[in-house]
Amino acid sequence: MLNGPATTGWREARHQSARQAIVDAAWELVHEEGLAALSIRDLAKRAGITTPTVYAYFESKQAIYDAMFGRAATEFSELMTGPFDDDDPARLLLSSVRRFVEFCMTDVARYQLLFQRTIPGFEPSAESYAPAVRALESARGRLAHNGVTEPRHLDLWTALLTGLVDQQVSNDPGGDRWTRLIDEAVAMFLAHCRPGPTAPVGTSRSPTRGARR
Amino acid sequence: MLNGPATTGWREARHQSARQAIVDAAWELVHEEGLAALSIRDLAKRAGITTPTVYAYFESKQAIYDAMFGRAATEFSELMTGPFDDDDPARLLLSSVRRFVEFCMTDVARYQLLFQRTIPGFEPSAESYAPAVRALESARGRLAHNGVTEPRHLDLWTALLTGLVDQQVSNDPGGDRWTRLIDEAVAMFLAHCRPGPTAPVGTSRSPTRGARR
DNA sequence: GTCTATAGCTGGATAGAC
DNA sequence: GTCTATCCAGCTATAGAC
Repeated sequence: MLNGPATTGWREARHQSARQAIVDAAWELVHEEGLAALSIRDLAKRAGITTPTVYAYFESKQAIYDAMFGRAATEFSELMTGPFDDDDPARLLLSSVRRFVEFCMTDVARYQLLFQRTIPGFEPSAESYAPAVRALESARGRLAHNGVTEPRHLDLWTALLTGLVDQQVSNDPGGDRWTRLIDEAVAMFLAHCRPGPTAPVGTSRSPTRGARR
Repeated sequence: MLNGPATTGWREARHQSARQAIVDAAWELVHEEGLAALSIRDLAKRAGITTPTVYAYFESKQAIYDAMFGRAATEFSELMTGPFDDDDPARLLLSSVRRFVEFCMTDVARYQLLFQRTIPGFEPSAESYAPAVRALESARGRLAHNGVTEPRHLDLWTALLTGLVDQQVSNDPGGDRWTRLIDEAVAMFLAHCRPGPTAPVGTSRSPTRGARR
């Protein structure tokens, strides 16, 4: 704790605080106007400063998106790695899914920024992305506690969950036409992936193409 | 065939032909630059005309997107309602999924326009949207031939498929990390939704909340 | 219908005084 | 760090001659 970036002087603290205030304003605007509609002018106005001042804290618009991504990823990670007051692995898994879906549905813009690639040239930096990886690791752990350890089943898992969320936000925003299928979807998944019946015999291996990694 | 909009005079035919040429150019550009990057200037240049001429054929930029959507939806409908040379319902269903995924993966921009809502203020007109409904109906029929008739299972089906495609295009473009899970996903789905075992006993009904529609 | 020319606006980003 | 003032680029859409 003695060296490293921890020794934040007063100025550095002020600086970070001002940055946070700008990111606050950015999220406000995005919630009102949509993720793609963010402009530096509007952002400055909302934050009570002027355009050049924004550039005193952020190198470019992309840097602002990156800071927004970082906050969203941190929120996501803290939510998904936080404690679950349940001992049964299956129920715990279900709780985690409900948290995930709730997280996505309560803030669609945040969902779009985190999980869809909708901003033209934007790619999150490694630092901003790191928390999201931690959240995925926690999901892997919860699946393992349910006897699901195959890597491809983790992929099937993410596809199933994002598919439910995606259909919900795209085709029934504010409703529950897909979210109410959560329990059934998880049951279907576990019934298929749990160890008991091992891999179904390869009925349709892709022809041609030699070894691939 | 005598009345209605069918009696296309020579001029009307020319007009439609010119419109198609503009939509051609629009798709070319979108494939190169991305869906959101389409601009009327570039479009005119690509089509070998000038900006005002574009407006002689389309009322606005949104109208161009709508025409693009209409073509995409028609392609989608014709592909999915076309003949499948297979008698076994399960294999036919699998073929349809492969067609669907292939359709999405071979043209990501088309997929985004059709299935994601990524253009700011754009909503397809009813006419442009109609073919997509037909395609969904055909999917319902194929599921019914596999004994899957519950409406909520159709929703689960669309969630599963779009989830696979979405993860594939978002996290492994050009690869097959999720598309290779298609067979397994369909097997999982059918095992769960086929009539045999009726609805699993409600293990986790949501507490509180009285009757809801 | 097609052009030249341009209106009218909004965007990201910067110069330079303080 | 914060401001005023502005540059410059891009956009959609239109006016008006031909």
